[in-house]
Amino acid sequence: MPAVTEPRTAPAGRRERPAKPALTREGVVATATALVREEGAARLTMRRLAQRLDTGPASLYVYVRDTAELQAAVLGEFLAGVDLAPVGAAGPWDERLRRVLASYAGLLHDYPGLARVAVVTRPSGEHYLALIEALLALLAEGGVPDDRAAWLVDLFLLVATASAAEHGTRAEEHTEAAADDAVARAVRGASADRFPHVARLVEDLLSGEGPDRARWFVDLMLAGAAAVPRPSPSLVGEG
Amino acid sequence: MPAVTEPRTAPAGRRERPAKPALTREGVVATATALVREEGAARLTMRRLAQRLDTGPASLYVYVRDTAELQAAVLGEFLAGVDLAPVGAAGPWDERLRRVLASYAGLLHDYPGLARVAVVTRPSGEHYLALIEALLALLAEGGVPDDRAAWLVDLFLLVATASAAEHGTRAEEHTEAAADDAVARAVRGASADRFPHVARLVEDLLSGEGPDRARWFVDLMLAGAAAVPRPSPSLVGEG
DNA sequence: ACCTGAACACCGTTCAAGT
DNA sequence: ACCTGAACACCGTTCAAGT
Repeated sequence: MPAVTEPRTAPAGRRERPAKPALTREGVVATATALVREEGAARLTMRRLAQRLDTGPASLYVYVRDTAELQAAVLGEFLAGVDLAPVGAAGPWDERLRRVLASYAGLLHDYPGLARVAVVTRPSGEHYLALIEALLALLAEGGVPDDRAAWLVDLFLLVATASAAEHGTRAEEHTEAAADDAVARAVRGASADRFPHVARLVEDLLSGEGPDRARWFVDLMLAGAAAVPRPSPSLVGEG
Repeated sequence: MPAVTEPRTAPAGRRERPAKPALTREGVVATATALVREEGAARLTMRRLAQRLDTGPASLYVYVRDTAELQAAVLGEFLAGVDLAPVGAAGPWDERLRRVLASYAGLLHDYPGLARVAVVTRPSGEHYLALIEALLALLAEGGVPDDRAAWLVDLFLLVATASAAEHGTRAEEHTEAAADDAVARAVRGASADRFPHVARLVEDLLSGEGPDRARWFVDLMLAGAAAVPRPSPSLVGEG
């Protein structure tokens, strides 16, 4: 073991670490985003983030209100990765819409912890607005009435997010199918007397999670939105 | 302050507390369910549950694998509260279906923490099977093809669960609308140049979370499922 | 005025040791 | 064989005290 030639911290009073950069909100969020990218959302904690930034956790509270706000910011940062190119591309509008949604879903699929956050926390930042704008533009192009389009976008994102959260969690657990097995066992073992429909449809109930199902969901929502008007025009004026 | 006449624990070697009941899996789950009912799902922790049961947290691991399994069990217990009476009642099948779904949604609305658990964890136990069975029975009555019904049930529960989790979380936070304000502010402040559709649809985007929206979602899914067949019959045999 | 060390009040899970 | 005390390795957030 060679002797340590330099102490961990610089000589005495003043320290000159490798340029411990001054903290800013942007820096904090950027480091948090990197942390999630490298280690997953479950590892994004105030304490671990502080460690990366070479401070104590208390210092972070100067830049973010709490964990929820931090997660919203990271989520917003990640949405930069959604491919919005299909909006301006050639081809049928609904096919391009499916591509945008698939890009969003794929992102959350790769970061299941983030999907879990997204179920509960709205992303902050402009990328989220850009995503909504993109979906609204495509729906407008497809002639979906404005009021339905607004709610439909919500439904699209809700379904994509929740699917990713649900599936991602199962995929992470134990040996990939262990937790699912609990449901699978229950469904497969369902008494045909008491649960005849379940027993008859076992395979259909357990199939899916694949892209087939996601695509069917989108098709269904599009067809449904085209067919069903929004509830009574409401008596509320334009406020 | 009167002197304590009896020590907390009985005299010496043998203790005879108020019948500390022998632990069983059922007892643990029942106490956990009561805890959630009284204090909310966020307070369901191994340590707090152990305290209620008058033991140490380590002892619980004899009866449940981990926190996730415990939550699944509690969730399953709660599903006993879903009103399945509409299944056998009179009236149009789709109206009865809406009532069952509304009962499920209402339950999760009252326990937002539980909704958050449900997004990620499948309930264990028979009540969950009973709920699926009920929905499948109603869809069969409505003539929805089997394969679509199976996936549709998943979608129904996904949407109801995720809506409750999302809305419930926002409702819990700060002063009811604080977190929502972050989105609302972003949407309202959206530059009309860069996000024209968002700017035009502000009010529609922010409206909802009400029962109107939930009902529109259900109508949309029903109409969609009636209109869109499941993807190609698939080349896979019956395994 | 701005930042943060240290403390407060918690977590889930494991395992060696007891009965 | 069954149960559990004590420990390990963590959390988020606050606030008095420092610069």
